Parts: sequence; C-alpha cells; structure tokens
Amino acid sequence: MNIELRHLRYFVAVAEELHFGRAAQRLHISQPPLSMQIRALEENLGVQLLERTQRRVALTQAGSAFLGEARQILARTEQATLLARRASRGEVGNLAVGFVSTADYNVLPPLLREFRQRVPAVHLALHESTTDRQLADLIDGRIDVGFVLPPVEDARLAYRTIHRETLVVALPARHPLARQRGKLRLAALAESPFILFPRPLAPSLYDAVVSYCSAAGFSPHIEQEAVQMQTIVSLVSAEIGVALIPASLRHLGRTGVVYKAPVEPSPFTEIGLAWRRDDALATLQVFLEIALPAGHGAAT
Amino acid sequence: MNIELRHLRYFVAVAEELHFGRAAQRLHISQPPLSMQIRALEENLGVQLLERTQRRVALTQAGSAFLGEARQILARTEQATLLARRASRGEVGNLAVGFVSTADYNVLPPLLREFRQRVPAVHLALHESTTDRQLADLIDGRIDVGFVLPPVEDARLAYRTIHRETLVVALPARHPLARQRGKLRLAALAESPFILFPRPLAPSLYDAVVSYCSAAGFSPHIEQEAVQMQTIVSLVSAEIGVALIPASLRHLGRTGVVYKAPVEPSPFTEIGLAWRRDDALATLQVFLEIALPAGHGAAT
DNA sequence: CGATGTTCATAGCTATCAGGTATCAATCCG
DNA sequence: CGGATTGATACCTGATAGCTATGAACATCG
Repeated sequence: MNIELRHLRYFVAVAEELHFGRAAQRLHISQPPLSMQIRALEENLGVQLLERTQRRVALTQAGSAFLGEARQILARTEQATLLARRASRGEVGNLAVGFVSTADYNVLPPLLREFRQRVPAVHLALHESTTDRQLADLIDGRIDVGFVLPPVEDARLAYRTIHRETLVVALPARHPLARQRGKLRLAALAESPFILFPRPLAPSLYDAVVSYCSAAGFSPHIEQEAVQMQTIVSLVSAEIGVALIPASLRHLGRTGVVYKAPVEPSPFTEIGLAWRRDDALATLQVFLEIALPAGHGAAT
Repeated sequence: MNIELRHLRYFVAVAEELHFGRAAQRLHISQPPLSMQIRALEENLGVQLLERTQRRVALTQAGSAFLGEARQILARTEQATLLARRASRGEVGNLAVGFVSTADYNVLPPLLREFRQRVPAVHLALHESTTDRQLADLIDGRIDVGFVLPPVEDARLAYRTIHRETLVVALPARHPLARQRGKLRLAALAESPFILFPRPLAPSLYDAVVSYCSAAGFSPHIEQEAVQMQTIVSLVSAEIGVALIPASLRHLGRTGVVYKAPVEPSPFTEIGLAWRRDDALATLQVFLEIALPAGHGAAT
C-alpha cells in the first residue's frame, strides 16, 4: 500500500491537536479509523511519528520533521489545483504570437499592453514574420495566433479582421510635391518611380496599391521591391522613389520622408488575426477575447 | 471526495505515455480503472487535463501546468519519507547541549568535530552553563544532554563519566616556585593564598582539591572565589594567588601563568554526560553512541 | 484507595470504491 | 469495407476506509 494525501491530512490534524479524539472530530471521522490510518502511515514509512503513552500524544523527532514536509505537500497540492484552474481559464500558460512588421505600428502595442494587464502570468512568445510563413507556422503549431495580412484561405485556419486603415503617400522630403500644402492628387505621381513589396507577400495590399493607382488613371512604375515596410520607407528617404503605405506607418517618423494623404478616396488595407480553427488553447481564447471586437471563441 | 496521490501518480503516468493502455500497464493496473481515476481527478479539479480524441491523447494547457506540479508533489513526498527515516535514525534534527566551561578545553571540541562529521544535518544548540543549572535544564527539557561535573543524583537522569584527568598547580610566573625545574611538592603551597570556586557549583572537584591538600598536610587558605575556571586562571595571572585546576586547562595558555604537576599523586577530577534516563530522542542516541566509550543507549 | 472519566487501541461489521473482465464505439489503416 | 487500435462503458468483486461497541491503561478525585 502507498502513502496517500489522506494519511498526510490525518497526520497533520493529529500533530496539531496532539489528541486523536479532537483530530478525528476536526476531520469529521471517528477516532478508531484515524488511529488506523496513522498506524498505516507509520508502517509505510517504517518510522514512528507519534509517541502515544495512553494519556499523552507527542511528536517524535521524525514526526516533527515529517510534519513540516506534510504541511508543505498539502499546501502544494492546494496550489496545484488552483494553478490548474487558472490555467484552464487561460490565466497562466504560454502563447506563441506571430506578427507582420506593420502590426507593430498600430494594433500590436495597445493589444499587448492590455493582455499583459489582464493576464500577467501568461507568457507571450513574439515572432516577427511574414504572412505566408505565419500561416505555415500556425498549421505546424510553431505559433498559436498570428497578425497577418489577408487573405487567409486555409480551411483549417480562422481569420478575423481587427484593423483597417487607408493608404498614404510617402515622399522624399526634397520631392517637388512634398512642399505643397494639403492633400495630394495621386495622378501627380504617375511618372514617379514606385517602391513596393513582392506581391506574394501580401497580395491584397499589393493589389490595393495597384488598383488605387489605376483608379487615378495610371499604372505605377515599380522601380524597386522591398520586403519590410521599414525598408520601403528607408528607400523613400534615400530618394529611390515614392511609396503607398498604410497610414499608421507615419509613426515610423523617418526623417527625410513626408507623408501625404491623396485627395482620391483610399482603399482600405487591413490586418487580421489568424489561428487554428479548432484550437482549444485556453490562453488563445483569452487572447481572442481581448483582441476581437465582439466575443469570438475559436469555434464560434 | 478528495484528491489523492494516487490520482497524481496515475495522471503523471498517462501524461508521460500519452496512452491509457501503456500507462495502465506501467502502473500495473488495467486500463478502465485508470480512465476512471483520471476522470475523477478532472472532476475534482473542475478542469480538463487531457484531450482524448478516441485515437490520440494530448495534454491541455491546464494539464501541462498541473503535470509539473504533480511531479514535484510526488518527488516531495519521496523526499519526505526519506527525511522521516533519516530523522528516525537521528541523522537530521536538533539537539540542545549544555556544557560546563572546562569541557571546552578537553572533551567538547573533538567530540563536536566527530559528531558534525557523522551527522552533519543535526543542528547542535550549545549552551555554556554550570552543572546545577544544566541539571534543572535537563529536567525541564531546555537541554537534552549536558557535560557536567559529578555527582548527578536525580533518579530521572542518567550519568556516565567520559573524561578523567589529574589536577595541576597554576602559579603566577613570578612566584618563587615557578622557576623551579621539574615537579613541585604540594606542601610548599601551604602558605600561599588559594583561588577556588564556590563548593555548590562542583562539590566533587572542590572536595578533591581540599582533600588533595589535606593529604599533603595542610588546609588551603582560600583567598578568593571565582565561578569560571578561566577567571581563576586570570586571577592567578594577576598574582592574587595559586590554584589547583584540571590539567587540560593548561591549554588556556594564559601568559604570566606557569602550570606544574605536583609530586604527590593527584586525585582524578571527572567530567561526565547527563541526560534524561527515558529520553528517546533519536539525535540523542546518536550523540551518546559517539560520546560514550561503549554503546550505551539511554535505556541501557 | 476504589470510583470515575479520559484516551488510545482492538474487534467486528458495513459500505464504499478501486480495480478486474468483458464489451462497445469511434477512429485509423490497408 | 474489414480488422486493429484505443478510450469509454457496464457490471462485478474484493479490499479497505470508516462506523459502533468495547477494552485497557492511566489519571483524577471524593
């Protein structure tokens, strides 16, 4: 027979009361089975824990050493159940989060701040990455949720938009149009070299840029490609060309670059969250609850 | 119903195997009761620990959080039983030790050294004190064993001699007899003032000194009393008088004091150990085993 | 100094439940 | 689609935690 927590609970009660009768009362059992269980515990350990002299119960040295341990084990068990409950509510645990670099300039910071505040014991592992790599990482379980650019077409993944914004023009400060006050007519850029990212990385955004220009009556002359938005802005600053970028990228605050909203109504570019549709991770549920406007569990 | 260690043992097995059948085999039980116990554990916690999909068993986040806790609780329980066993063998615990100051110059140091080496996890609380106070402290449980001077007459206490030594004369360095080579005739001190401690503190030693002098044909002229041997030697150094002290006190090495063995055969003075006759403290047993020449448990 | 009360241990019984066997149901694989 | 695998279910059994009654040792008190 093995030691069970029952033995520890009983022993602690007896050690605290130093009286089998009262201890039994406290444990809501009768005295004989309590004596039996204590005896069983002692036999199991091969150690006498209590000295019973028919009249007085006293702890042996081994008993008082064991008492401390027993108390700690019981407390630890309490802690473990609380921890399990908190974990099941998504209040402790880990969550691996992917994000495209642009998310870092709008949705990501306030959301992380709120998440930290609501569930400080959840550890977030953040991985900057492109949309397509994030989708693969989601499927393979390397991340649990990703800030991505649409579209997300895999049936195993769920997607919800969490942010929409317009496009603005980024001009080198010495560009003739940069001095002009107020809004800008997009058609004025028809002859300027454009900097853009490769289409496969974010087809929707790429297409938005191109069709925006089409609507203004020209097709952009693509001079240079770059993967990260920050790089694009750097290239603008280096006077390689102009670019159409999400409005929040203004926050980059790069010197030598001027941001201007066109007069033509801009299409919306969007960022969304993607996650495994059937994922039951408790921490993910909490994350989605915080991130998504209305309550949307993974299965909803 | 309460959580028991059984539940934790079973859960850890399942979590490690991720397979109810193999886990059951490892636990030497059949699979159905294992499933039942896991379910009972989950109900108890109010938390799902495992995701069973009829084909694959996986840990939930709560499950992996709980797994770590469960492992630690089980390990802790192992530790606790080992600790209890070691404590019952007197290898861990405490022991309160009293000692007369003279013991510090002969028996105490080597004995403490050996004890430390044999049972390093036992904490010794050392209390320098007189014999009579130690006897009271033993009765009242403030100390568990004492280095005392005989006699010990209380029936509740056991006593065994552990050290015997002769008396030597302590002389001021400028005393006429201090220059003399070789041994000293005790009678030569018949006119010197003596320093001695109050008789109630150590009757046997006091009487040994006085009868030693009587045998040499004189009665010592007691000039000054002092409680501690170190004080007596200090007074000798201050040329207040001479003293007869246990030979090991030479180790005090006080400057200005010369130690000389008399030619007359010296009576023996002794130090012994006293403890509660019925005391079952495991650490005391170990202490006595190390301290006493032959094996002598308290009840022996 | 016996009477009484207190306290832990023992004896015998009961009821609960851990664990066994047999089987089902869902899923996977060839 | 059939066999294999695996967790769940149904039902039964045996071990044992816990109960009541009682005993034995000891302390206290009239």
